[in-house]
Amino acid sequence: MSQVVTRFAPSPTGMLHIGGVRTALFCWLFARKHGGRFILRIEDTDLSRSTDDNIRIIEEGMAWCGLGWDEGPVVGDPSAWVGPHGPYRQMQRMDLYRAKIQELLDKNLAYRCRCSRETIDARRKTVEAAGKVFQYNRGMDRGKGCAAADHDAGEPAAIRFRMPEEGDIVVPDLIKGPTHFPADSLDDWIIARTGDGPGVIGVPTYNFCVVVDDTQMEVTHVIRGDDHLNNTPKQIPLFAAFGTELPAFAHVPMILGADGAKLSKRHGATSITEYQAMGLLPSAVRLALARLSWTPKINGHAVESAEEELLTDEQMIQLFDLADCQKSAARFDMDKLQWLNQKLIQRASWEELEPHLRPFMDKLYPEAWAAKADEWKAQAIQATQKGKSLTDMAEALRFAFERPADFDEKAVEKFMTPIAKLALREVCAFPDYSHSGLEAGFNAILERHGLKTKELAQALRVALCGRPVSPGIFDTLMLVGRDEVVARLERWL
RNA sequence: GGGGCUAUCGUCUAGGGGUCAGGACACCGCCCUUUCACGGCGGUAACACGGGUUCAAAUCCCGUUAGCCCUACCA
Repeated sequence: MSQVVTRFAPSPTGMLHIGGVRTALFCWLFARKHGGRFILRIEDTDLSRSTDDNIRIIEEGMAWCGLGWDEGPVVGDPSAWVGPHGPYRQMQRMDLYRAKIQELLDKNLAYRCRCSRETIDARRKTVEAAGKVFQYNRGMDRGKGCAAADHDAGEPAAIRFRMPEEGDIVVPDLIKGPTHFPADSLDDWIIARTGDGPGVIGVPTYNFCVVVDDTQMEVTHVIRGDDHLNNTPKQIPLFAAFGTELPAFAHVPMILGADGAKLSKRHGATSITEYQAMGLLPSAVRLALARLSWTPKINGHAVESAEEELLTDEQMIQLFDLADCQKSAARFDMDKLQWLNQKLIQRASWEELEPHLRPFMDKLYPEAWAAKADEWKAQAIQATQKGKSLTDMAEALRFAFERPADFDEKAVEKFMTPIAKLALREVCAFPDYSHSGLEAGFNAILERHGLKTKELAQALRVALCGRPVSPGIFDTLMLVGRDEVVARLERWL
């Protein structure tokens, strides 16, 4: 086979949906695995809902997820693209579509249809009254429409494609297996809407554009949501009409909400932007999404430990196989995503984490984070790397940037004992703020006063942070810094 | 209504004739511990239903039920 080519073809009619990202991820993994190309194509033929803003949201969402495309639009420039098959926005490809439609018309593989909405509705009523299913130019409706009319181009008309009437259309799906559709369950469908005037070919429809694009872009593997499985038998005869080889198809299962219904707003976050804002690592989102409906086989066995769950991108690419994909829909599990996120945060180096954490720090403590030295940042990150999310980490570092606004009353009562305050006074005198220096001084105080570690540590936390929760006590002291520690302790002495 | 897809712990799944039906997340318990966490150990928990085929069915076949998708001059 020639080089593998996959594509992700979203409609810019809203946010970038998490289900779309998963489909894109599968396309991306498959292309990467086989050393192929991954195309981003914008399906914007729905003029009323498509916007440039939505296109930018898609591009930025893809980029954040680390799903780079080899061919497709250039971010922020509607008229530019990269790749030999452009443009990659369908509305910029009208000339191609019209030429292809004319080709079909010339070969009598398609025909002009002047049936109005009203006449079709009337015919539909007749058929349904007889207890049958209405299909254009099929069954009782055969010969009632324009299939044999041979309309010239003199009046505005839609264009219908002549579909086979007998036998089965078989979709050779890589995930679902061969799927048979009786030809008589399909009818002559519209490939181009009614044009603006006589002889004008209107805006072509989705199922038509997809075939033209996938052919022209030399797509070898059509990997898409399984809501498109039923569209495929419409498209297959079109490939035949163009005399082009059929690509391979793989219809991946949908992602459902926790209640098993189609994932929608009421389940919480559905757009990739929201996941970004939650403080998730893109690598965690990739892994969580990939593992929905895909179980990698490592040396022939499925993932069988927590350790093996934590796949790197390289491992995912190497292991990815459509044969290991589930046929059924999967429910989205936020708990699992968060666990993955936590694990990935834990094992990342502070340098890897810093660029992802930075936006959250900048938002919470404007200017302050950037002003810190690398050494300080490293310690801050390492001290909070147990968090479930970047937002947790940012929040856990509040004590390092702000004096406590108030104090946890119960904690004050419990830990701010007279003897603890005596010990705090001595903490003020610590000269050495290295880890070992702090430890030595700390232990000396404990010994002198007969205090337990907990008693001093908690008293310090309350004094420094306002609450009995913070990173390790030496980290806490070091991050606050000597002068500020002394200042915050002052009011308790 | 017609056509299509799907069905194993709460969730993601392994297992494709003989398994104590395995793992991960979540949950519960214990341990560790300077707080919160992390970590370690252990536990609860599933083959949708009904018929076949077979010595033997979660596994193969047929139904049923349920969910989802398509059935637009939306994508």
